[in-house]
Amino acid sequence: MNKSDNAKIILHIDMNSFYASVEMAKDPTLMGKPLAIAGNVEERRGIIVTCSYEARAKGVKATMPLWQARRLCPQLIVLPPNMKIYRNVSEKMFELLRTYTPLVEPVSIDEGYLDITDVDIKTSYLQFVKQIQNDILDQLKLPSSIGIAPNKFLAKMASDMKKPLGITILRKRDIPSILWPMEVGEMHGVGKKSAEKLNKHSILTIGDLAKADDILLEGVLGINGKRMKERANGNDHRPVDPEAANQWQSIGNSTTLRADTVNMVTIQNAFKRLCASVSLRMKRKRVVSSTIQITIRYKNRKTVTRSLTEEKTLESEEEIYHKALFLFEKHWTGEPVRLLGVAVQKLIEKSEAYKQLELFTNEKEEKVNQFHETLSELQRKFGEHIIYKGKGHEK
DNA sequence: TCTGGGGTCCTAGGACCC
DNA sequence: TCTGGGGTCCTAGGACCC
Repeated sequence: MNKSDNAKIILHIDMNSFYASVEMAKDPTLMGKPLAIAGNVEERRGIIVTCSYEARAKGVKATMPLWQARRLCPQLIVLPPNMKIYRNVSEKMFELLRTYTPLVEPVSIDEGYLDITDVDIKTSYLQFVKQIQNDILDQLKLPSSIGIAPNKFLAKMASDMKKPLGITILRKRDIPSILWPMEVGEMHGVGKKSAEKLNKHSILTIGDLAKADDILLEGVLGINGKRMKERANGNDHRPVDPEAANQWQSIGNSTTLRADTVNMVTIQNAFKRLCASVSLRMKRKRVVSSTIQITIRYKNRKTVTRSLTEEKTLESEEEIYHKALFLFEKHWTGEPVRLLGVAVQKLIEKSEAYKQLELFTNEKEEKVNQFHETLSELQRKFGEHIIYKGKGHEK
C-alpha cells in the first residue's frame, strides 16, 4: 500500500464539444442548434472536428466527412475553426483553474488535470468540484465534465462517464463494479488495434485485462501491456506536472493540398507556407532544432516520413525550407501528392543552444591542440619527415 | 467518390563504438 | 575456423490521443 498515492485527489476536467461550445458562447443564437466545426468547409475534403450535442443526436460525429454529416443532418450549421479564439478561451479557462490550485496540468486545448490533495476545502469535495464547474459555466459560458479519483487514469475515465455537465467520482473500491464491465477498447490508452489484439486472446473487458497473464500481455502489447494492466487495476503513479505542457518534443505543420498534385511549384509553395509557420512558432517558443522531418502522403494515402539530423541547429524559415525541399526531392517517388508536412524535433532552448555550441567549439579546439602537441612530440623524436596531411590537403 | 491537423510515445533495425 | 555482447544514436513506422 502506497500511502501518498492513496491519499491523492485528482480531477480531470474535460470541456464538452469545446470548439462548438465556444462558438455558442460567442453567438448565443447558435444555442440549441445542430452546429459543427469543420476544416476545409468549402472543399470536398472537409471533416467534422467537433459538433454540438444537437448534431450528435442526428448521428454526426467527429472525423466524419462533411458531405456525410450534411446528408445525416441537412440543417447542420457548419463553421470553420477559429483556433486563435479557442486558444484564447482555453488560456482563460486554465487561468481560472489555477485560482483553485497551482497544480494544474493542461493536456490539450480543452482538458487538464488538477491535484487538489492539499487544497483546504471547507465543504465536501463534490461541492468544491461543483463550484469549479459552475464558475467555468458562469464566467466563460462553457459546459464541462469533471472526474474525481485517486489518480490521473481513473479521473480521466470518470470525466468521460457523464457528459455534458457531469461530475463523476471513481473510488478504488468502485473499480470492479464500474470499470471492469466496460469494453477494453473504451479504456484510455487502448485503441482499435490493441483492442482487436486483446479480443483475439479473449480479453474483452477491462476486468479481463486486469486479471490477464503478464507474459501473455507482454507478448501482445509489449511494455504497454504491463502498464495497461496496472491501470485496469486502478494503479497509476504519474504526478500532475504543471510544467509538462511547456516541454515541447516537436513542432510541426501539415496540409492536405486542394487537389493531388505533381506540380513542383505548388509543392514548393506549400513547403514555403509550412516552413514559415514552423519557423515562426519556434521563434515564439524560443527553441532551435537539429532534426527536421517531412511527411509525404500520396494519392493512395500511403504516408512516408523522412528526416535528417545535423550538427548545426536550424531556426530560420529559409534554412528549414532548404532542408525540407532537399528531403522531398531526394525521396519523392513522383506519384501525385495529397499531403505535405514539416516538423522539427529534438528541440533545444535557444539559450541552451549557445552554451552547447560553445562547449562543442571548446572541445574541438582542445582536441586540435592536443593533436598538435602530439605531432610536435613525434617530430622531435623521429625528425621532420613526419608530415601531417590535414583535411585541406586531401583529394 | 471518405477520411484534417496537432501532438506523444514506443519499437525495431542498422550503424558504430568499445 | 568463425566470430560476443553491450550501449547509443539515427531513422522510419505505427499506435494512440484530442
